[in-house]
Amino acid sequence: MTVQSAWRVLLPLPLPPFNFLPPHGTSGGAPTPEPGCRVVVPWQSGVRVGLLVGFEPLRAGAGLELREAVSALDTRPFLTQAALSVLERVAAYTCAPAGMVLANLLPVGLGVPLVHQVRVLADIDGEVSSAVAGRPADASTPSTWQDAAALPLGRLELLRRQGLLDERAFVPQETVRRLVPLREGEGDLDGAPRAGQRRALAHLWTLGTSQSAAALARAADVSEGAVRALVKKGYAEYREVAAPPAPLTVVAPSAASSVLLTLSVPEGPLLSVSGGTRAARVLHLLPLLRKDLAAGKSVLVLAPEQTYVQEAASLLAAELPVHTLSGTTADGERLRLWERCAEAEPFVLVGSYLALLAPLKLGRVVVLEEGSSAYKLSAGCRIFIPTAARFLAAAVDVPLVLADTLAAPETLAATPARLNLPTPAPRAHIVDLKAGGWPLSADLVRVLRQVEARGRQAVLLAPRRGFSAALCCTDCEHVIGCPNCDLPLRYHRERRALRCHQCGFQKRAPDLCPACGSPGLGPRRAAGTEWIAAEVARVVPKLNVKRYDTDKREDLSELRAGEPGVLVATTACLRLPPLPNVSLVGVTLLDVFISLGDFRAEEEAYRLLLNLAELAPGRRPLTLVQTFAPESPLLRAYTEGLGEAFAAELLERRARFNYPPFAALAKVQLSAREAATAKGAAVWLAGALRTAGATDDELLGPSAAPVARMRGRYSYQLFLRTASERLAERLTPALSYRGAARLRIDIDPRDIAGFLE
DNA sequence: GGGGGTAAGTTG
DNA sequence: AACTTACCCCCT
Repeated sequence: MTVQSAWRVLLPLPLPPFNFLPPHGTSGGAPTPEPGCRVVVPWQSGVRVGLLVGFEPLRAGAGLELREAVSALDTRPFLTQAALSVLERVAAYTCAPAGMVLANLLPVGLGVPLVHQVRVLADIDGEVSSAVAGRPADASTPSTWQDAAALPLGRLELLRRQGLLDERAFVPQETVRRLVPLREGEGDLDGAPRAGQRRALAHLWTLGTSQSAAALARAADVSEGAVRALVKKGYAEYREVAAPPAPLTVVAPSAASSVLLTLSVPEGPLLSVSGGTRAARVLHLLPLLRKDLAAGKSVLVLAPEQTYVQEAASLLAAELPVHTLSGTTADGERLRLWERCAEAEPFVLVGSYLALLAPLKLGRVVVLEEGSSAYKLSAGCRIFIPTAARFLAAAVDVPLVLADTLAAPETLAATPARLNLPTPAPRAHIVDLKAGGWPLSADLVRVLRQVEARGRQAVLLAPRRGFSAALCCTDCEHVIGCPNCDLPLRYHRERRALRCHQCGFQKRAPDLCPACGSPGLGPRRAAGTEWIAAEVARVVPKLNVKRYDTDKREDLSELRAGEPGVLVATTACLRLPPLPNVSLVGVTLLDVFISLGDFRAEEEAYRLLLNLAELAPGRRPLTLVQTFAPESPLLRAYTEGLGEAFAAELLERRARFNYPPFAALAKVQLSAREAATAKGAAVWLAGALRTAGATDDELLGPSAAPVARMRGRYSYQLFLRTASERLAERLTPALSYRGAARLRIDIDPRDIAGFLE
């Protein structure tokens, strides 16, 4: 009896890998695919594409309950061994099912359209066969291949279970309709009047195919009628031909940069690049990347957002072969790019997190803007991409580069080689809002008037979109809240609307207070872009005021052309190309960016201030920051240009408070429609965690989530903070929780609201 | 008895 | 995640 192995197959679903028997044709025909290949497996009443991640030996006679895989889609692995190990490590690290990690991180190849065909094998039950094939049963030959969808409902499952079904699946070749030549010109193309037809036919023969009659007419410089005549006379015809591979987008190199590359770059398995500008940090990597490519190795460069992907790609494209992969890359191009990775010519792949598993022959991994919270996946496995990049670099044993204006304490703790680029001290002015003057302080109004008088530009950062944080009754102080969330509805005056920025609920702003019927409803608390734009228009009426946020992305071409004006925006403006004439950057309320209660909030606010300056590169604009807490260390570090000292201080503080990377942190959230259900589950789980060994030092909570109810669900949360190597053990009871509440685990959470004392 | 909704269980 | 089954409410 032969001992065979089952295929361990991962599907892009929140599930662990499943075992399948190899397809029954395999023993004689197709070779066993390697791990990393895509395979087609039966799934529910159809088939799905999954990833072969390994094999599981089966004892003789075992595995009879397993189903057979249908086929392998690849002959060469679609993912590298390193990528497979990253999947595995991320799954273990985030406590997420591996299939979820696959769904989050593999942006191509598993959703391909499949043709699924079946035929009924020579069988014992004539009725079944005839019902399927639509002809009398033949005991010796299988029925012909037909689309699985043609089977009556439920029949496929039945036949599968009886082992009477042959299945195959393949990716249909994409075709396009093209004009092709059929034969050489003959007598009926002679003569002057038919010169155009002759020319068109000759041209078509040299081209091979043409997209359309119009395209050929244009190319051969003849009338469309001439081409149509060729088709009519049988010299050419339209035919379905294999579609050409999607062309790869060419990255336009950016114009020569003024950045001076003065510092030499240290080498090491881990390199931290800090200070300078975004462009300077990228350009300083050129010598390293050049060397990698010369050695025949490709480089993966990750950026947290689409615009930074484009920016970095353009900077590098001036000297190196570069491709990009991000959310905007079309499916066809992603697939083509994936194939390209394995080809001989090394290149630099600049991409968002979607590029993480690209099957490059890697020589180095670079993470730009390593501290960006955009790297934290907000759903699914919630991995922080720089962490996954660290796993990748370790798996292929290549150097890792982490760059940001302020190095992350996590990076510094790992004692990297360092490249700290000079950052000119900013011209900064801090305004203490405790003295009044909000939303626009007297100082801000004064400098805005200077901007107006000198015909310059200003950028004002607002803490949110809309008019105000809430609509409030002046008589009874009632704040109109969201029916689904414990949050005030944001007031949008322009649209006379109240909106929840969390769940999307929206209604018309009422005229009277819903609580007391008073007509005294008014905007309250922090101003949004709408309010600030209105104030700015009032105090500097001659300036062109533009708004830029999710609600209103105004056309900025006048500002881009250098015309005087003010841009009032949310942090969405950080993704804009720089404006040419900015002399003032104003932060109308820094506090909302710090007081989120996260232990990383200060460093993120520091990065925000430095990133704002990138809207006016090389100009050293005045940065005016309005705040209720002007004495904060981050503002001192910022105004005095002490980034390095600040980074060291942050690291020291992490050590003192036993925070990451000196301890591992996990948030366990329990939510339910009923508050009591969520609370009960959280209390029970806290008990279970303590019983399993969690000490009072390690376990914090349970407590209600900072926003107790969201989207109609109440949440309670627990935090575990413990030595990294002990976290998995401490979390064990949470992993086996089966109860009425929904449980979510977030490893290394970045929104731990109000936690650090 | 069944439409319409939600909750719970299963998928190999 | 996608899908099936179980269950409840309400209505004819």
